[in-house]
Amino acid sequence: MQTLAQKGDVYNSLHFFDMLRIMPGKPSIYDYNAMLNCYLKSSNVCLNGMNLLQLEMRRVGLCPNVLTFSTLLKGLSIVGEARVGLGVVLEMCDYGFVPSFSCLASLFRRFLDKVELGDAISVLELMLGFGYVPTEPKAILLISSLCSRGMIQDACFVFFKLLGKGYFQRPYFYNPILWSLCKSDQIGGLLAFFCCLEKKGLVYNTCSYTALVYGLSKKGLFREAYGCLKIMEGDSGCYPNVKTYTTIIKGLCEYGRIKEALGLLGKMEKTGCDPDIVTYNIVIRALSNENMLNEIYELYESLHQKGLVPDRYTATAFSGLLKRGSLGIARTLLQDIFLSDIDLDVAVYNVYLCSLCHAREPQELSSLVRSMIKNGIEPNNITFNTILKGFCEEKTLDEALEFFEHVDWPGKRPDSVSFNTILSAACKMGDSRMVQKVVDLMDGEGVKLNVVGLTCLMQYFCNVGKFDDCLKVFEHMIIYGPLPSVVTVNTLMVYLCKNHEVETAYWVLRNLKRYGLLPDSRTYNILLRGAKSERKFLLVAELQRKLRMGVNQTASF
DNA sequence: CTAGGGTTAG
Repeated sequence: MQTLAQKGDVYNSLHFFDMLRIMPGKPSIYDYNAMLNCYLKSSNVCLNGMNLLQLEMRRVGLCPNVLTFSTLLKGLSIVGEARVGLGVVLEMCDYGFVPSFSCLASLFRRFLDKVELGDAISVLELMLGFGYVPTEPKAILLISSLCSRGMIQDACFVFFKLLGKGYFQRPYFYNPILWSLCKSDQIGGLLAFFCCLEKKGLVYNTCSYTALVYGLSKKGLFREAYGCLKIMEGDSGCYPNVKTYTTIIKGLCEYGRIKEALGLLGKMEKTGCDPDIVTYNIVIRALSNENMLNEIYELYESLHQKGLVPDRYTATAFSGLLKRGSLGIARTLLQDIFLSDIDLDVAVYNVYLCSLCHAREPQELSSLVRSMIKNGIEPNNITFNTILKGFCEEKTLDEALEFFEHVDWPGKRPDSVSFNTILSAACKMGDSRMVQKVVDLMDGEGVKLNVVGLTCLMQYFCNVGKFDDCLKVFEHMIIYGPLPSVVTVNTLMVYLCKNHEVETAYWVLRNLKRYGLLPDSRTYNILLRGAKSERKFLLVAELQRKLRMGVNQTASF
């Protein structure tokens, strides 16, 4: 019987097992355990075999002992059936046996490796119930995996569970939670969590404070962010570092407060916290978007003087210059990086391709794509969407469509940006035939028009004078979705102003909040222009007042 | 062992 089991022949082994029943008291649980043990030595052990054995054990009415369970768990671990293993552990507990630390720890590890986090939490709870403590790296891994998958609630649950047992009070455990709360825009949750840590007397480190600075900057709450910086610079023992300053500089750039960002950059240099290439790249990107050439030159110079070397992110930081028409400068700077020996990647090539498109050199596009492939860099959908855009601007839309339909899309299929690129071109040109073609194409591919595509259509209807249809699209979006974006709203505003309906536009503006929409400064400026040209001075004054107050007064937390 | 950066469409 054991020989057969060892060979993996469960079926025939069980046959002999059954034959033992002619002897009193046989087969016993010891025979069963021995057979199971032999089976695990077989080279073709599998879940099915173990299932068969278990069924047989139940059929002949054997009551498992602790060895039965541990052998079974060993087998399940061999075949990698962690979830079945968890079931066996639970059954084992029902029988009153205590699973060993190593058995639970190994299950825990397995679930972490397979990113089956719910099961990992179940195992952790079992472990804590038996007084077992997971290793520190694995506990951190669980919390950070939960966070990176957006399961912040579960991460908190795990953290407080461990904290309640008196384990793991160091920042490495809760910093991932702080950061993911910030990244998912839960500033209220962040502050609540901070208060909670404070009450429990836990000690932060610089990374924890930086999370707070990040969350506040992201919301535009710079006064509060500076306050946090002050506390850090005081006697917190967590002096701000390059990452802290860079975080706030990034926030300032995103809110268009570039002067302030430059000021902070200067402060870093003065206080001996030297900015690194990441800091510079962020500022260069913001300057590029504003086409602030002199400042870019200055920064570019000073980073070289500091011995810093531009990298792939520096190259992509120049992309704003392309949009703002500083083509020659952008190409010089890009070429400078292209000819250096830094590692390039697909994003850098894509920006370079974009510069070729703007330079109206479509014949060079394919040779650049060939050279990127030769250098081992795979083009992605962005690569081809960039080329498609170039075609739309340079050639006829039929030729662009030809490219669209015959190119071997890297993502196996064009994405919504691909469709919108060509749809947008057709809409701008008022090319009804092409608009219809693209809409049909999307229909055939089962791709729904998204907010960008629908905004294009609104523009199209305005272009061809079908104003009612433009409004209908907007209404449709309000009622059925997708929710219009601020660009959609601005498109509508432009249309209303063009149509001498500034008062209506203002009415829409005041009602935006009811639909969950927010205007931006461009919305106000569009209206302001419209009101001025219609000589509606009361409205002009009103709009100017609102602009001065700040368009959307930052909600306080 | 936790933290800061980029490219396509409206």
